[in-house]
Amino acid sequence: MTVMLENASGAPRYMALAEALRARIAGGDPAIGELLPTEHALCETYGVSRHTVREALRLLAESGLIARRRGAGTVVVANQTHDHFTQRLGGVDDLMQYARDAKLQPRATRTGPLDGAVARAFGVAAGGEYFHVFGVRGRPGETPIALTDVYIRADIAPPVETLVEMGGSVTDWIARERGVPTARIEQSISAGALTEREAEPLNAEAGEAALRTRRRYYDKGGRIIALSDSVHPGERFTYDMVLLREAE
Amino acid sequence: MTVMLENASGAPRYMALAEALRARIAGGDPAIGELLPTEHALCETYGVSRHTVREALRLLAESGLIARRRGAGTVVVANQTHDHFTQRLGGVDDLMQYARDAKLQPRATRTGPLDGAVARAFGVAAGGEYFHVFGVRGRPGETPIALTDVYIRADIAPPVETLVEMGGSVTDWIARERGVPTARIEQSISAGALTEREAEPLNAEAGEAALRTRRRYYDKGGRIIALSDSVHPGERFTYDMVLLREAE
DNA sequence: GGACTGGCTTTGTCCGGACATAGTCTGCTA
DNA sequence: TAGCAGACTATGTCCGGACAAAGCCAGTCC
Repeated sequence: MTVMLENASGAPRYMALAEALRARIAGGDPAIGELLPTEHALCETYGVSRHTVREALRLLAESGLIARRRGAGTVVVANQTHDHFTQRLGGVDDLMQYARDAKLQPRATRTGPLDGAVARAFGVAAGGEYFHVFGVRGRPGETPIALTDVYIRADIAPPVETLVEMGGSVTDWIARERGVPTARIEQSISAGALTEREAEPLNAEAGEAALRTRRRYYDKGGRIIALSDSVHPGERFTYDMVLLREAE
Repeated sequence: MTVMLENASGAPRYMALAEALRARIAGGDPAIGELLPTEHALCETYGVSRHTVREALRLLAESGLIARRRGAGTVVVANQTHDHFTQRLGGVDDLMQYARDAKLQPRATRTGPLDGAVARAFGVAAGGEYFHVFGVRGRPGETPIALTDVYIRADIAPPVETLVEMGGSVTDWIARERGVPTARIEQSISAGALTEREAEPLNAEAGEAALRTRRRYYDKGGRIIALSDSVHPGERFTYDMVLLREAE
């Protein structure tokens, strides 16, 4: 039983097929979790070559509608595409785009388990071994832009000397030297007033509005790579981001 | 002249070829802006079929290293891949994840050209016809979470009645009803103190820390779809985002 | 019953070829 | 010299086939 593909707009066959399958999936014919017909079956049904079918399925896979496993078949994993936007980052650590030379200047370091209060603030389990760095960010000699607390998983943390003269970001270093790339970042941004303890090293006044960012970096397996907490006085900083809609 | 592909790790040929080309590009052999050899030439050079070459080039194109134009050839557009992370959003307008029922409640609307001061604040050209909505966000009857100014391009703006009862976001509505999807969002986040004028409708105190977000929505052609400016009292709001590393 | 083996299914990789379509460039013409 | 036509080039689309590798399942053996 061969089904004709709509081809009025002169679209390539593989696109027309992808659209037809997308419509079927949206309609729930192969529901989420169910299998799509095999490539061979689709060839026969729509009267096209396997190459064309694979091209169409590739489009759907890129859209995140289906997942394919050799030997097991093609399963529907989503009903419809949701918008997803991409953010390109030079260095992962610098979600905040500091000037190139606004390095982290460590003021104190310590290695040990995660404090209960700190763990609660980050929403992670206490304990574990972390390399804790407290420091300021900014050009040496000038008024700093931020106060930063970083907790790096001890077994992959860089030595202190390296940290001081590190060019790029800590997570970039870990990806490069330890072979543990960051796969996921969770970031929370909020506004709050500067406390007195924070105001002094920042050369600002207590009560002034400040931007607080808390970030959790995870590896592919969901293990924590690092945690960071920063405070930026409001006037010295804006966080700019560009989000691009993904093709398809 | 046939070049052997390293295949020690048992990787497929097209991946090995992609890696070889990636290395060449990183080394600057075909520099940025220059053309890669044609598919046919690569077939001969590496002794593989055109299908394999195209598969390899597809990988590089997905990584953003090369751009391909039918008839014109394959040009190198980047030296190396930079990390890029994706952010999935249900509704585009809600980069800020409000509760479902925290709708925008318009307080005042007006249509006209963009004011000079407003245009400067957003960093866009003054003039043009915009539908301006000022309102609060929050559950009706409760303390609002934010003050919002939205400027929607007049020719694609929804009618006021629609806006009031709109379920999703404005940009979603524009994408659906006007056929103009958002392709790019630029967002600036900063912290600042609440002014007296802002404090009153928010039921807060002047001087309190607040999160300010300014967003510009663009369509595919770079035309402005909408501009928005919001103020959230710090204690009532945190902006959480999850960034996932893209495959490859 | 549990573990292993082997066969079948299904997607992945790779080859060959053919024509379509868009871009580029040359050379002719007005 | 400016502009157009046509040849040529390079990528896009589409077909056919073949074997490899991974997953699934039933049947067998201990």
